[in-house]
Amino acid sequence: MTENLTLQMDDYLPLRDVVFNTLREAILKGELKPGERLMEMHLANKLGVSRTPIREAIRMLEQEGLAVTIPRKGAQVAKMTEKDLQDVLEVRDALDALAVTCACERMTDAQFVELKEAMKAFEAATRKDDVRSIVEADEAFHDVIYAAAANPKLENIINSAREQMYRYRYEYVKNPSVYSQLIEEHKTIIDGFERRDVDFLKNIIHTHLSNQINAVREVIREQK
Amino acid sequence: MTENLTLQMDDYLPLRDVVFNTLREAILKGELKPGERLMEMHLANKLGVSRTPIREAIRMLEQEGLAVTIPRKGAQVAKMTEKDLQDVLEVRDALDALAVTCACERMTDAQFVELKEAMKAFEAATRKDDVRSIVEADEAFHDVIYAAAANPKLENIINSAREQMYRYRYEYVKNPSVYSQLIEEHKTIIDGFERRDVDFLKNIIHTHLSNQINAVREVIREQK
DNA sequence: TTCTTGTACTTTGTATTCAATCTGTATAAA
DNA sequence: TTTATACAGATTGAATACAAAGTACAAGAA
Repeated sequence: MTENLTLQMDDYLPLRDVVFNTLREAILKGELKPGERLMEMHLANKLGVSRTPIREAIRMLEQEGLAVTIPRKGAQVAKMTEKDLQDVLEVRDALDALAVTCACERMTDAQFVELKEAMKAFEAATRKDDVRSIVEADEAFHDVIYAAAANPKLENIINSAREQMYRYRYEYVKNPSVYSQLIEEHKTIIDGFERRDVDFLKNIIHTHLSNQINAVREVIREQK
Repeated sequence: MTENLTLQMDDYLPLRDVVFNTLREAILKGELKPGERLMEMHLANKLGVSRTPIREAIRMLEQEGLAVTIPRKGAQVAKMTEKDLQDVLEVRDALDALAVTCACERMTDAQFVELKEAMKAFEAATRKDDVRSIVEADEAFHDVIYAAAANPKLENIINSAREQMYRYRYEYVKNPSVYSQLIEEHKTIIDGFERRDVDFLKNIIHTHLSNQINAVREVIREQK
């Protein structure tokens, strides 16, 4: 064979995917606010592409629950009511319970090490006091658990569920007073996996989620 | 106000949605088989539209998990491995457990009546021995439960999970020997709601799902 | 004033066009 | 025979063009 010149493979994504990722990020970070219109021409100009990939990206966002489109009127960033939030959390609670159950059975030693490292990384991130990296470190921590559950379908579904609330969560994490609580919870979770105590873990995860709901609820109230 | 003349509202859907529904149905009914290529031009000609709405519909199918596309190679109907099926069922088990829990708390009397009627309709459908209407009646029965859970987000997620396996389920339901068992299970479910016995219900639902897994597994094995 | 109606403008829906990539086959070289 | 190369046709990716609604605002009627 000729030697391989390990190419880009990155700029090689179809534009629709690039656009999709860009918009998704923007929505989750709050740069595109709930209710904001997604006008095709506008976005196309801004991103320097034609309307075609924009439209395809919007169809994808729609299916992910991040955008809503009304035929012949256009798309907008999805809004969430308090009820929606409540509903999503109810679902996440059930799915996370499943995830820890599976993970408890299936987590490898290597993954357990990874989990401990993810916790350390999270602590480090809170010290840097940069919201973006804190959120990412928190996601990474939970990603390890989801991966350990060894159920890609579950992972998918959980991801789409958490996406729906993550853009509200940014506000929550902005408040430094919750850092120590989060760190504590993460430690407790590691402890639970150490002992492979499923019921204990389900409980913590439940608290972990409940703690968020009130904070997020505040944010949603303001959005009106 | 002037009197309302409850209009069409049906032929008024954008083509992408018409195409999406058409393809979705075809995939679920098995007219488009797992692994089959979804060629844009071909579908466009067949449905008498241009490639644009076809492409958008494919993006939607993709996000629903019914199609998979490889950049620059095109889309195909998603295949499922046995592992995938196992994974989806694991998730559905958890979600259905949540659904009956919520439904048990929240089901109105009217909905309970609806549920009993749905059961009768299912029995009637099995006597007609028409697979299509049996499957539909079964879905309708479970829809009543999901609606009673009063959590639209949950409903959404469950729907996408069951969609992924329904095309394999057709084969299962084709076998008349399972009719009586299904009828029996439905009766037991009604009984559970009558007594509002959550744990009992979770159990039946679990059996109800497990019964399907083996049959579906057969079908998937054949697909190779 | 308040409600229509008309019209220009914006935006979405769909088709068409052109470019890039992939696939398969046939031919040539080893 | 096997491997490489080249080329043609098929197919996807993206841009552009045109058609159909939808929106907003101004002028005129009630």
